[in-house]
Amino acid sequence: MSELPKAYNPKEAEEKWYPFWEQHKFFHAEIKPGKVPYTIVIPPPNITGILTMGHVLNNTIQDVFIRWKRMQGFESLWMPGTDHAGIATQNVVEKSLAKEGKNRHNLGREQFLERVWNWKEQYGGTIIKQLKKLGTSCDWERERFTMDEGLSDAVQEIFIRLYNKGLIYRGKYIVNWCPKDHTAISDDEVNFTEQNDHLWYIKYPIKDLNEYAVVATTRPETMLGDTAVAVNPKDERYKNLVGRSVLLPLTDREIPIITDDIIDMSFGTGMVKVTPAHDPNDYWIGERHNAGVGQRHFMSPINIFDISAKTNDNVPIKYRGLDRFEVRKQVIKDLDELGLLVKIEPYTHNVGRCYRCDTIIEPYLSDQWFVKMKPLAEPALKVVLNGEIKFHPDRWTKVYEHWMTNIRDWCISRQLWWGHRIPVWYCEQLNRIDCKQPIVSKEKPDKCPHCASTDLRQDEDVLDTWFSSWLWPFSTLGWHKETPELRYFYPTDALVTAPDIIFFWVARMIMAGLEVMGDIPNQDGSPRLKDSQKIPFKDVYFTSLIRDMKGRKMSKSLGNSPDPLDVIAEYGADALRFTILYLAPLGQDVLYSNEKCELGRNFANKIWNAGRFLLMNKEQLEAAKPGELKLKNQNAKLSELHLDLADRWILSRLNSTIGDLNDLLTKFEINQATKILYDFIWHDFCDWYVEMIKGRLYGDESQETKEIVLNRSIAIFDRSLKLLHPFMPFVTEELWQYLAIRNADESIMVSDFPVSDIKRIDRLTELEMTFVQNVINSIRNVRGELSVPPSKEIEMIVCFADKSKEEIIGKYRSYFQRLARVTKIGTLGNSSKPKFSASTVVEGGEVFIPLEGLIDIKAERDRIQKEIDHVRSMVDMTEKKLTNEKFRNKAPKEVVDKEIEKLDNFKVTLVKLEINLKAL
RNA sequence: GGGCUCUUAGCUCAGUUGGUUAGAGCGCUACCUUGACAUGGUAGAGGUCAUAGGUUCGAGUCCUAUAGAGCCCA
Repeated sequence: MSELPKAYNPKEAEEKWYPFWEQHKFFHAEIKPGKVPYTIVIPPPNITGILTMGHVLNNTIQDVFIRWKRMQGFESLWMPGTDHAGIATQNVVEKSLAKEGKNRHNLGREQFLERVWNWKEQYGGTIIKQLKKLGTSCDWERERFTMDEGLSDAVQEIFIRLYNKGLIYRGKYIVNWCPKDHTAISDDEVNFTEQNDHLWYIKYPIKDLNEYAVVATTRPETMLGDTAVAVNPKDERYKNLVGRSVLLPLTDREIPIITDDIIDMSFGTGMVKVTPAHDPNDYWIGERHNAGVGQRHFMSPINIFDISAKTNDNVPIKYRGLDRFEVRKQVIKDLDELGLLVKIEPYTHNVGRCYRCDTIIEPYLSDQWFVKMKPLAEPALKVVLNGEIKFHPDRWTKVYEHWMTNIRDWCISRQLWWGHRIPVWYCEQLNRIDCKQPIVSKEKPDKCPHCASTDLRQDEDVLDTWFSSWLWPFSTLGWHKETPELRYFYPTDALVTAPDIIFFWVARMIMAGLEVMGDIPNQDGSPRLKDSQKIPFKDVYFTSLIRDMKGRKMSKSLGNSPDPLDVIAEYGADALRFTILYLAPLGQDVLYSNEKCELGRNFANKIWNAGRFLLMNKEQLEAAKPGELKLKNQNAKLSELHLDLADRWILSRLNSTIGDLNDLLTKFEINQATKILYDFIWHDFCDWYVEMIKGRLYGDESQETKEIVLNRSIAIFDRSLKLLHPFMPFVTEELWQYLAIRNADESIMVSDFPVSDIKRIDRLTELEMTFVQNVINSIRNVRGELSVPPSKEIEMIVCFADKSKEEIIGKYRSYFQRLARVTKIGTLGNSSKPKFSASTVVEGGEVFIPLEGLIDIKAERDRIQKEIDHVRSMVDMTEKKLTNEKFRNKAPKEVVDKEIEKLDNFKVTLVKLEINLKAL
């Protein structure tokens, strides 16, 4: 073996091991009846997307769980795939068409879709390639796409099932319309932003009276589509006007003054215009009114806009063909000239915008398809409230509950071409009255079931992208077919996702799973009866949001989103993974900048060098024994021979770390898990253990002893690498491969995850070690404070009432020699304290360091004084507590005893420090 | 308007059911190129835990209010 480079080279390891893992199919999961499955489905990234820091966090967390469980012996399936992203993808392709001077309409539907598919084949896999750079161990052989044949079939299937159950219906309603994308979007896809705007007060002349009705509105242009003026029935001011009509300015229409309970008397004048075609509230006013007596002709909504929110033929000629903001200007100008504009007030309100293109949403009356949500939401809420699905952090449960109890129907039709075409046909002949019924079918029916006409036309619209995503946990496993995969891997275990899609996606997957999975038998063939067998996952981990250092969301327009690929190139994938996990506590946003990845990079380098140290020593030992390969084939077994304090201690620490790590991961406290690994490897293993075995490796121990010590340290390191592997897959694989001669198909990623051996956890050893560390730290402190150069070797004289402590120091003198550069160790015995000595008090005993000629008396006085001040404040604090009668009476005995013991210790220390100060 | 979260060292953050002398990383200061690592080591400085009350023998931790930051819903 040639010597390892001084610094870890992430690029080399990444390029070597990812293909190795893939070639050996380590990511691939299969149905293994004897094994327990562990499944995660990836939140499918959008095919137009590129990897963001959010993806990095999200997917690293999933990879940690998947790799951890895989090593623990579960049949671990991470199901990957992508989402067709209707609007986003169509937009991208339309933009490229526009560059060629074309648009989708002159291309035609079929050719346009061909073009989108070509685009998808060429660019749609970008994000998947990027995910691989991160080291994600997805089962790529099972990769799915929401427009795959099987998944498309699942979409049609559920549409038909829900339609037949009466849970899907079609109707003309006010929806959120994007005038740019020319499609309806669902309520959840609208973002509200506060906007400084105006409130216009407009006079409508009242017929047969020399009076005016004054209405206040934020949208004066929609007056061209007004069908009424409304007041609150309780409003005394306008009682006498109800039932009269107004002459709608700028038009030749006459509209009634009506009442409705919804009218807020404090808004504006208390009198509002009613535009049923362009305001959701007004729409419902119209509906309520039409249910009453014969005013229907007044209240029929008048749609004044086309699909681009430009005025149509329903407005007077003068105003036709104008954009909604242009027509607003014109209307205001004309009203003003007519003297009908009373005043303009500044007004702040929330304006809805399209989540995709940020265009202001136009409430728009159109024919759309909807899913009835209440019947689906009820069971989906229950399984979360009763804990069959757990949210982490738990507070999202409340948010979920609120939304699920106030849920509204889901508009699922989109006026796009890219997506799953709605499986509905219409008879064009309409020979019979029933012919108006939609014909719901996956395939084009031969003829109209009512009139036998063959003149059938498919619904032009496609379905909301989420209408395929909500099936993801089971459509990817083959639903609606009863596949062995579905029976074995479903329900999945954890879902890891950002909280902003809790309604879009998480809630709907729960609904869908409960709705359809009852038909599929369990793995053993028994019927899937319980909710716990139908739910799509058991735990949902809501990740943090990654923000920049100023706390702003990462966004394209701000240019504050780092490209994870650049970060990987600079710091390494492991560094990025580890850093982001270390920084991202559950449920808390994280402020990120690239420099923070130094944490992970330095840690990877530290581990690398620990491995390098062990391997260099191994090579040296082997070199001393030509012809023998004893060390090379060691299989990481722990020897029971020559167990020193350091060995027993590190084994104790290792095993409690293993136990803690498994607990923390089980509780989804992944960020805490990274911290204990970091502390164990860096501080316990590198700072103390490695330093402590050096004495034995370089000392005059026998070759055999050295081999045992080194082999054991390699075995401990081997286990440490395994613990770390789910977090930092590359550097751990690279080192693990070096630790021993491996077979060609061996990998740390399919090795056994360490199990905590509680017999090794040894409280007494840890106490003993803590004592040794305390003494060493005290000596180092003295050296540092008194500026004793590191090269200067010193002597120490110890004095402990508890003689066993002196024995420990004697027994482990080599540690003090190496770690505190103490050459001679003596006990005070009956002799008097050495003169010209620095002194320190440790666990009730004293350590003297004779420094004749070296000691700076003043510095030592200051040092001891500082110590005295500190201990005295502790004595005061503890005394105060103990003289408090109430504390002594009410606090538990253990707490009081502990305080008493503390006080004694502080007092002993104080006295000793004071004597030593005087003696100087 | 309703709901939720946050405020701890110069910066970014830990702190598990109330009970160690409140911790880490970065940054800073001093020393050290000691046979794994300067992407390192050792030591040090630095905090009245946002503010005001309350509960309690005891509050960073629980309760209330206030201020500020942010998120979700309407």
